[in-house]
Amino acid sequence: MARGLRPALVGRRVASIQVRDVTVLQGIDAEALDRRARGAVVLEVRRRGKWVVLSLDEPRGIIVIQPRMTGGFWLVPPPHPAHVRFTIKLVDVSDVISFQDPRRFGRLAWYPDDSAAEAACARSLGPDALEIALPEFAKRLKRTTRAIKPVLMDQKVLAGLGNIYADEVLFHARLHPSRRSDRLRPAEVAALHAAIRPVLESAIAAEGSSFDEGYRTVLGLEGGFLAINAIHRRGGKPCVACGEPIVKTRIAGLIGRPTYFCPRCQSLRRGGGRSGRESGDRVR
DNA sequence: CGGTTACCCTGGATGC
DNA sequence: TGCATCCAGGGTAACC
Repeated sequence: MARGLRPALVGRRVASIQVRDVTVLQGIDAEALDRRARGAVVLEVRRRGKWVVLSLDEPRGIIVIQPRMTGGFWLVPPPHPAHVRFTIKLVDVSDVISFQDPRRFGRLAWYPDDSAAEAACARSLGPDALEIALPEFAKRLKRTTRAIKPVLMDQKVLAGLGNIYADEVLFHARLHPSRRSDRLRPAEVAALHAAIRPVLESAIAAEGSSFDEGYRTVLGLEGGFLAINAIHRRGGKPCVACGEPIVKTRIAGLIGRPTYFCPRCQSLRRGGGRSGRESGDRVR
């Protein structure tokens, strides 16, 4: 999302931000946001975990957007798509950047400067999933007795993995999602850590995960990851490693969120999960 | 305090 | 056809 926005936003001057649904705003009202942003140059578009961070030139502040489940940006000329919560208009650019969010879970917050934004992010987010080193990762998994899947999805533990990519990472590490986080053996923790980067990089290369009418890229294209992934949303289909039917379930600590795993490769029993593949297989 | 659950929302698919 | 139910990318707050 940040990559898609970057060429459209960086170096441009904001003409206005129009908020159509004030429930998207957190800690600032629509008038104040527009007043702050109007005339500001966008210096940088970055991400912090799954959040998008826009920095405006001094002293206009920092905008942090949480897309959550169904939020996304559209770089399109009018007319706007449905469910637009706010729009960003740029000076000398006819296209409008729209933030669309059917379920209205998404949020936009504003902070006066980098340190305030960083402090706010740090309150909710741990180290980035693509940056955390193995020792720190291991230390954080040791701190809790929860099941490993909700731990991987806990943005305070590490930032960047959601329901889809947690399932993929666990599959590639051959770990059952209900294994207790603090009881993973060092080799298992290392396998989990090693799986994160290839899963996320292949997902990014595929432009993310689209299904139904949900997520699209900034240009309105479907992300292709769910056509090439291994486990998530593949219930009943044969495991790519061993052929066993993939199980869809819901696990403790994640009420309401579906979990997919291979009961043979990701066995709860000690010593399970040896058939079919060697560790070090490529992500696919 | 740590872990679990309820809740926030809506459109589309499915079932009766 | 119409109504009810289920489902989904995430995060927070309240509860036990």
